[in-house]
Amino acid sequence: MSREAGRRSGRRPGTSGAREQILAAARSAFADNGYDGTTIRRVARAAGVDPALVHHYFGNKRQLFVDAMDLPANPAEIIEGLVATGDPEDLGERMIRFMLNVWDQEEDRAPLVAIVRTAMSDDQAATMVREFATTEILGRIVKAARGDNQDLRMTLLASQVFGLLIMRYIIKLEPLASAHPETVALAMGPTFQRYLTGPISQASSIGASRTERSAPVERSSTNISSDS
Amino acid sequence: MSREAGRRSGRRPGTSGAREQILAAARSAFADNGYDGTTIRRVARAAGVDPALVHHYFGNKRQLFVDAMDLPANPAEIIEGLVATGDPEDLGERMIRFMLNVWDQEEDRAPLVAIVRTAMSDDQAATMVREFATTEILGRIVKAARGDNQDLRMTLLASQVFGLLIMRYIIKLEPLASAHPETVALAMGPTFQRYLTGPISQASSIGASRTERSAPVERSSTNISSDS
DNA sequence: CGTTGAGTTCAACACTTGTTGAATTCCTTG
DNA sequence: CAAGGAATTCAACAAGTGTTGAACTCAACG
Repeated sequence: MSREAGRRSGRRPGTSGAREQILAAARSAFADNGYDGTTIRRVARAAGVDPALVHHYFGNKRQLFVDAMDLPANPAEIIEGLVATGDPEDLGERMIRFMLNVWDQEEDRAPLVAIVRTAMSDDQAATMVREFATTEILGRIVKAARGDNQDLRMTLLASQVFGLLIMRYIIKLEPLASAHPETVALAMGPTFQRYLTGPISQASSIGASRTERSAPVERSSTNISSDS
Repeated sequence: MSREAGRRSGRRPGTSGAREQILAAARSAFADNGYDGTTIRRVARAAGVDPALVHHYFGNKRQLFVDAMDLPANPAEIIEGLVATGDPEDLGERMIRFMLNVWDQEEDRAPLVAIVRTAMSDDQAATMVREFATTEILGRIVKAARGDNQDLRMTLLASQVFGLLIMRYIIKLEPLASAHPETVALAMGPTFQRYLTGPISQASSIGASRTERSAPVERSSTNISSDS
């Protein structure tokens, strides 16, 4: 990791692998601190090189992010495979097992966490994620599973996927963060499955719940302005 | 909104309400851009005042955030009321209706969105949210509902609450973002209810799913280093 | 061995940020 | 109307940022 750091200038002897070290440091930094929270100077220090070397290889910060986030696999293909494999009644649990299988490996998770963190940072980034998720990922899953209310099912599913991702890997709420993948698959599987193929527009809770119910809390319609 | 902007210096005539305008601009800015993405200069410009006035009133950026985020109600009390009101079999739907009732009002939602955005920005903020959510909010809900696996139920619930919050108000994925509250209550109610009081550790999917299943995807154990 | 080019560092620029102290204008109280 | 204090702005500082160009050192190739 650390060669002699005291050299004044010029090329270091031997094969340094500095480019890969910069990429690894960038992945880690973006995942931990988000895009804005990551400085090129800190990435460079973590990689043991000069900040200018980062620009030498990647041009600018945005390109460093793009190169560091380079996803190993095409999500579209993976989804096609998942959907085509087993019978649709198992798709929910299969999805969970697959996702945890990938994300429980830190080096595979880092790019995704970094992207999610960045997506939450401001409105513009959120829009990019919305469009990508809509067209590239979610549509394929739900289309392959059932017919009615596809769009709503898609977004319900997305909400639980995001919630799982955030709670397990970002907020790290225990015991979910350390739970065995199979525990999660069993606990969340029915939720995924119901969003995919179950009933979602009837009052189908466990006890016999009344369907109509008045709002239990009255809204306070106060406004902030103080101009009387 | 805009008084005469060309005055050179000194106090402006009349009651300006600048302090409230700064707070409103800060809430909006923190909600849209997160903590780091919000600059005091932009808040000041949106409020039509000089940046120094922000420091005059709030001292520093952190305190501006705290004052702007000042929540209108005590979450602990609200939860106690929700839990005590009806029978436990309805708690899931009641929670959803209540949350949407509050968050669908933009001025009530802004502080929460700002806090969530900030919580996602880096690890340190995530830790703060984790501790607050654990001790102040989630524990009370689940404790009042059922006995077994309380901690796991709590985090499962949190994942779906966060997912809903993020998808509806931050990523704004349609049709969930614009769906009628009752639609959401009916669609997500069973999920909430099952996490609260339903079975969560058995293979209880809709079709007869086999309980044990080998991993459907083989892990690629490649590492990043290129040193051959 | 000389040349060329890639790897690497140094030093600096232009910019933005949070923050501060002094100066100016108005309101309020006597 | 005089005085004190609050509201407001101006101008500046120190720190940190992404980025750039020049300089230096090594490896490879003829």
